[in-house]
Amino acid sequence: MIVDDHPVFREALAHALAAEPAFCVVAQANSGADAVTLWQLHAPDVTLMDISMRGCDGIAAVEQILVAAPAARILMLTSSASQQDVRLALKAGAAGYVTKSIGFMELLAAIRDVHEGGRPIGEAVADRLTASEGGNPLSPREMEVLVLLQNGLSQDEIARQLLIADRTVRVHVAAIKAKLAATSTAHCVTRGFDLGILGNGSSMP
Amino acid sequence: MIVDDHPVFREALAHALAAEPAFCVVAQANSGADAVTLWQLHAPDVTLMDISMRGCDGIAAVEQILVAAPAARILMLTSSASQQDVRLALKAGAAGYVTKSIGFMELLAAIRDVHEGGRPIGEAVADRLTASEGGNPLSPREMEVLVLLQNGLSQDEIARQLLIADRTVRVHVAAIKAKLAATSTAHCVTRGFDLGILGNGSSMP
DNA sequence: CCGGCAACTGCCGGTTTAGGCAATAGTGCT
DNA sequence: AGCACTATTGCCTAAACCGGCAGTTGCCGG
Repeated sequence: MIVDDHPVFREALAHALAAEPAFCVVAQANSGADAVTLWQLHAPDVTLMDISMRGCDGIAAVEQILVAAPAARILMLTSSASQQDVRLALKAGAAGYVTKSIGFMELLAAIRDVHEGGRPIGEAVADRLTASEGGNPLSPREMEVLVLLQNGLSQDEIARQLLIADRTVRVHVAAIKAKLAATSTAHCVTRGFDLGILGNGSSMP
Repeated sequence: MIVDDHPVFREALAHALAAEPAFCVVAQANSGADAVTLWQLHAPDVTLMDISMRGCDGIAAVEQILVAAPAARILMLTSSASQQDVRLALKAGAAGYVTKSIGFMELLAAIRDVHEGGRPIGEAVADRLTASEGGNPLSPREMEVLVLLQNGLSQDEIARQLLIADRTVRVHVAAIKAKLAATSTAHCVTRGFDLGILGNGSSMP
């Protein structure tokens, strides 16, 4: 089963997979919610799951599927290799994680691997995880602050929201700016998007 | 020719296109730079071009290809439908613009359209563009300021960049905040993303 | 020609953000 | 126990930001 919110990608991939012997696409889902439903119906051997979809619920979908079927084998196939995503996905129970920067043949190998009980981690992903040395996974608290910042709260409001002193917020903001190599709070949001650690805020038009 | 920095997508799409009669993929490029070179070699009838690639040079590639071959027909095929991207792409001379949220058959239709001299604009894209009439209240100058804000410049730096007084920048920022219903500069960036009037900044990780 | 609008600028004062220095406390690993 | 890291807070100063009032262009449509 293929889960991705880009029909062209999904259909093209289904087409290419169908042409491979021993591969068969039994279902396609356009969102995490659909994925959960369709999984129940088809119980595919392996599920290819994107993360950044409407509502960013790829990871939630993994959790929900695994609640109903702990033996389900899910291979994350996404464009982002942000540590946040990788950690969350693997924690949610995904069997493997590869990015779209791999080739088609490598994808076939990864799918076979997952099917046989392996836990393939793409090269780019592994690099990110290990070389996360110079990278910048914000601490949980810093992430909270960043999200509130993203939603337009002032430092005072953030302080009240988190029940901490405004001075503490300043320290977090400074840490965020340093870790994201940003030069202003607005830039923090931009960098957050760039690095894939920020998804859509709460407010949509 | 297909230009995209995701090999899986490229190869799967090439596979699916090759299966269609009357379609033939003569080349694939992994970046805008490669695209320019490969175009000279193969002179494809139609080029499918992504935007957000390493260095975000999809639009630059369009420009460069069209300098050498003004008759080249290029169809943007990307995930983002932000007005920024669409405007820049069409201004650079792209023949059409569709997002990856279209289906495979629609893509085939768009490619045929481009080949026959049409200028297909995806539904989602058109929506964004028309909705921009009443949806993007920002004046050109305000857009400039917003983009610089997004890139982390301080108001003083923006003033120097645009050769205007810092006081003027403040007026623009105030107007942006009012028009986007944002409560801080950071929120302006968030809202800009939400409303689709902001695309990726210049800095990619 | 005039009113409306975008862009531009100065003055003035108040609010917010920023950051160096210093210190306390809890967690987890060695 | 000792070290590293995160989170927390205070004090104090400097820099940046904010917004109301006031005024000048320049362009466009009525």
